[in-house]
Order: sequence, then C-alpha cells, then structure tokens
Amino acid sequence: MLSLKEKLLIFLAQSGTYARSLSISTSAIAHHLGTSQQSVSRILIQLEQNGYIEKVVVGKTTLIRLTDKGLDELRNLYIVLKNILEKPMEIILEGRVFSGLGEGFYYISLPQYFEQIKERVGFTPYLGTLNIQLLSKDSIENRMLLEKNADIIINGFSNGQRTYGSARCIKALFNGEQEAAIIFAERTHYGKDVVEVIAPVYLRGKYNLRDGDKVFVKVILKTSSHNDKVLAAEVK
Amino acid sequence: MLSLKEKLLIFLAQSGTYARSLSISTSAIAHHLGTSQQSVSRILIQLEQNGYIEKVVVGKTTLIRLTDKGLDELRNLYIVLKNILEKPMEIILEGRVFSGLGEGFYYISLPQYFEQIKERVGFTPYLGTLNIQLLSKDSIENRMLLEKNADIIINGFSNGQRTYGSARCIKALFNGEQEAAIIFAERTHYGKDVVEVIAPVYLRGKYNLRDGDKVFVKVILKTSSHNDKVLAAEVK
DNA sequence: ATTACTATTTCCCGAGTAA
DNA sequence: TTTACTCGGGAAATAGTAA
Repeated sequence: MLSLKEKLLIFLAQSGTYARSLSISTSAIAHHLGTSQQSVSRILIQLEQNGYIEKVVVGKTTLIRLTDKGLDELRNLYIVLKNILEKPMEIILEGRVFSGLGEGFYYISLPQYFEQIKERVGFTPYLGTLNIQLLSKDSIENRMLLEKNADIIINGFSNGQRTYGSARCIKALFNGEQEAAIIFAERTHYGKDVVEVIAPVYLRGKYNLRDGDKVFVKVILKTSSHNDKVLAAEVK
Repeated sequence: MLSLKEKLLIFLAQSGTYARSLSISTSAIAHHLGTSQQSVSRILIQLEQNGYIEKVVVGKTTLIRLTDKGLDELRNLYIVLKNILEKPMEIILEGRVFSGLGEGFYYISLPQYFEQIKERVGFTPYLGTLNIQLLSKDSIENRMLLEKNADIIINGFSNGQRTYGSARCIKALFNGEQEAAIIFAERTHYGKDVVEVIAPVYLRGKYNLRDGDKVFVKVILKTSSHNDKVLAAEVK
C-alpha cells in the first residue's frame, strides 16, 4: 500500500534516525522492508537528493539521519490523518416512524430497566420507544457502527419467572435537537434496519408524528479510533 | 510523495466519505489530486476490488463511500506515525569540558538573573556555568534543535549603566542523571558548537571534571510536533 | 456530460555486477 | 563485506476513445 519511499522514511524515523545518525546497511533495511538492496540504495539516493535524509560515508559504513524536512514530511501526513481521524464524527440515521406492538412500553416500564436507564443514560425515559424503519443503505450500515459504539450498558436480569436480556444505549439527538438515546436490545425481533429510540419526552406528541413520517437521529462519535476505551480513560 | 492510492483514500476520508456515500466524478477527484481522470478511475476500481471503498451507480452519478477496511488502512498508518511522532524524544549533546573566562559566575551571580533562574528553572543554581565544546555534527545540530525548544525564558534587564540580554533555558540531565539546565544566552561570544550548563550543584566538583573530559547532557523533548505551545498548554 | 477500455509511454523494481 | 551502477521486465500513468 505505502510506497517504498514512505516505508523507508517511516523505518528511519522508527529507528530513531532523527537527532542522531545511524549506521545501517542497505541490505539490512531491505530485509526489514521486504524489498531488494538495490531498491533501498536507489531510494536512499533519491531521499538525499530531495533533502529528506543526510548520508555520510565514514570508512566502511554509511551513517544516515533524517533531516528536519524528512521528519516534516511524516509530520504533515500525521497532521492530515489526525484531522480526519480525531475529528468527532456526525452519524445520521434516517428513517420512517412505525408502530410496534407496545413492547417498548412494557420493557421500559419494568423498574429494573427503568432505573438503570434513568441512572446511566441520564434522563427519566418516557415509557415507550419510538421505532424507526431505516431507509438507506448508509443508515443501515451506520446503525451497525453505532451498535458497536453504544457503550451505555443496561444489564439484563431475572425475576424468577423469566430472564430479561441486556441492552446497549448511545446518546443521540432526535431530529437533530431533542435529547434522546438509541437503545439496542440484545433480544429483539427487529432486524438490522430498525432502531428504537427513547427520550425524556413523548416524541410522537412533541413532533406530532404518525406512522410513515420521516425522522432522523444524530449521534456524535467522539473519535473513530479503535482504542476508544484508552482515549476515554485519558479524558478523565 | 504519497502514492495515488493513499492520496485517494485520504481525499475520500477528508470529504467525509465515511458513514455516508458521496457523489463525486472521477475528473473532479483527478483535479483535486493533480492527476488524470483515467488514473482515478483505475484506482477506484482497484480500491473497490480490495474492499477499501464501495461504489454504487445511481443513474448518472456514482456514489462512493469508504468502507471500514478503507478507514482502517488510514488508521493503521495514523497509529504508526503517532507512535513515532508523539513519543518523547531523547536528545543527547556530547562534548568536552573547557574553561571560560569566568563570565558564567559573573552573570549567574547577578540577582536579576539568579532569581529568575531560581523561580523558572526550578532550582537554586550553582554560581557558574559549565562550558561544553560539542564534538559531533549530530550534537551541534541537536543543539540547534534544543535552542528552538528551550522554552524557559530568562528576561534581560537594564541597570542604568548597561543592558543585559535575555536567555532561554531547557531542563536537562547532566551525564544522564544530574538535574541541570542548558542555558542559551542571547548574547554570547561562543559559537553554535558550545553549550553552557547550569545546575544546582558544582558539576566540576561532583564529577571531578578537568578541561577536556568528555561529558554529555540529555534532554527529553515531550513531542516533536510543531504545535508545541498548544500541547504544552494542554499539559497544564 | 460521465466511466472505463486499449495502447503507449514513463517509471519503478530487482537481477547482475562493478568498484 | 559494502554501495550503486546498468538494464530488462513489468507495473503504473496517461492519451485517445468508446459507450
């Protein structure tokens, strides 16, 4: 994927070849990068001509060091990627309201769920869920992305008669403004093209919604990095 | 520098072509990247074959979106660069001790300098500086790097009779262990191949140093990023 | 307009080898 | 041992053009 030039610059930077010269043979580098000695030699010459590295021949060995310009090249790329990847991402799910069978009311009403939602999601939920049938392929794929990132855990429980599954929530803005959360139930009879939304208000009432009306939920993902947990831990 | 594939992936990511499809023509992309429409077309096909992007033809326009795999490709590169560039850097200056003309003692003894050093550098300086004649080209280049990064400012002043120049310090470890600081005087008659070190102890005594003895100072640079000020501000 | 094919050129990689 | 040259094969970029 990366060109040999970049691989080589990265290898040199990784080897600490900045702020100090290092003696490495072209064949050793070639072995590390999985390429030929000749290519390394050729590219080192090019990098030197472009001012990315400095080479000094000292007796038998050649000392190499990255220049400021060479490190800047990597820094620039880093900054570009940082701006892309560390930027909070707006995820929008778009779809149409539809009626369920009242299970939303039933489950949210259970005190074991209700109290957990109140405490962990941060609002007192209206007793019911709004079902949204997703419209586009994008929204359906984004639903999967959000499910992965839903980090508010609602634990399942058992009341002796039966067990109740767990769920995962993520805070969202209904129609881009109203505080809400998407709730992904562990056990659901809906498919991947449906999301259920909870909110501290009666959404159908506030927005005068009828089945078939178009709505959307917006979620801000803080970072797209894999190590979300690490980053979250650093935040405080 | 970057291969067209990477440029294209980055361009797509920058355009927000993740989490949503976007309609862009190959010639528009080509224009942005400074390449030909044919190349963009070819590479889009390759990226799709490799699973980095998805293309859907909708009527006249083609919708493009980055896949998870595509974004992962950028994330991996980002992580590699982050590990290189965000890692604290150890800078070592190596050289030989030599005697000055006692100006070190004179200047450090001036209460205006002495108090600033005590407060800003964080130790009560021994009344004198240790002069080090740098030996290698690396050390001399590193001296310039450190001078750029020396962010402890000692202000100049005037006592009516004459003016005294400002200086910049950076904390260092003398011989890798002893708390010290390098002081870069605004007005110095030494060249770029000399550094002056201050410390809370008499270094010549502690290390039994005579002129010509080899010593080194180590400085840990927190990051090699350009925006040192921003980062320093975040540190607290 | 668009995308993507084919043909041509240009560039890159690496084997062989000299110094 | 090194590094770096030449050169042949092949990949990548583009011009021309079809659909």
